[in-house]
Amino acid sequence: MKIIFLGTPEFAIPSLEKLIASRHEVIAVVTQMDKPSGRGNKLTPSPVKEYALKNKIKVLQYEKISRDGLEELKSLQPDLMITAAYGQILSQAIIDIPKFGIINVHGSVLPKYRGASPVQTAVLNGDEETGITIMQTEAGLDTGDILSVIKTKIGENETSGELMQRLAVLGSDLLLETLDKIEDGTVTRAKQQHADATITKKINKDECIINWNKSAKQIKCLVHGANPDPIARTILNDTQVKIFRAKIANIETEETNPGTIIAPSSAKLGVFVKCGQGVLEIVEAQFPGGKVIPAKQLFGGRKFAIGMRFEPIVFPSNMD
RNA sequence: CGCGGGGUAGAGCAGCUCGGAAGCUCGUCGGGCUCAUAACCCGAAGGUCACAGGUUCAAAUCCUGUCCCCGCAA
Repeated sequence: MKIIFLGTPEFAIPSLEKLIASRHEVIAVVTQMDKPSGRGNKLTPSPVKEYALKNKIKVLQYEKISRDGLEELKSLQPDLMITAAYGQILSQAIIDIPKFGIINVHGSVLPKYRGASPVQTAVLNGDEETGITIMQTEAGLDTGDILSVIKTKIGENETSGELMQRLAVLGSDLLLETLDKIEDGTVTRAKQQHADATITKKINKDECIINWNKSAKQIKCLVHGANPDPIARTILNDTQVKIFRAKIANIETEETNPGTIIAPSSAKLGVFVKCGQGVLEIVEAQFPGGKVIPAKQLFGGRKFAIGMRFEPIVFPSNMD
């Protein structure tokens, strides 16, 4: 089949990679515009764009695809279009272009977690299982018929980034299988149970500030769910500390103030913090200007010390 | 030229304001204590102080340039 692939971040790469390697023909890749980002606000191409260029695939970028891309996409006469975290809503006119319509690779088991951040939300909520759904795109937000699904367990200490990478690979295999079925007409289509649908929105930074009054488990989920972006953070002596990884520590303490760094028996064992309920071990952390490092090394560096206390609650968004 | 912090032993940091012997915590190695230990005690190894110039009797420290890393904002 002649396929146009629409995607933007890393998540889309495995699917694009397998499509290129397959018997199908990727005639063009559509991705979001290069955006100024990072230090110096340099114009940065999306991961998908870089990958496509490396593989000599035509790259198309539209400010608004439904407005600017219609004629060009039509002229390419694709049999099918595939989206994987593209990042723009597609109009019916776009959906009508390919003979087989558009199919989408989505990072959850629909109808659960429609929308922008299905993977992060699954980790954030401490779900045990999630997956990938391949669906037929409709005009609504992730509302189309389900073509295929694959499920996977979420690891105890798996971050959003790691899970996303895993799902991207699982999704790419499922995508190829699904394409075969579309071609030979054996694909099945199941309506979504719209009543069970939930919508996810992007996680904002304020939600990522750790409230140490919460339980160790809740905080662990926040830390992993917010990794690699936007990253959970807390305040220590007026300095923002990013927490990249954490584990639930199965230890007792007499300390009662949430946010306090405690010593179970030796500082060398790690950085343990009393939470509203239970104790959390900080595994990886980062101070401004520094790199991400194993938290226990921050003891020697005079950053952490037994008895220090993280600000238990900070809500900048609620401060006047 | 968006704003800012930083590069000192294997790791994390102090020292720089006000130039004048290279320090701290951890790790590593050796020894001791101990039923034992991740605990404690003693000792040792390990550094072109990012790079290149400049000022000076003397530079990690002051000045200039270069490279690299990171935080914020978008």
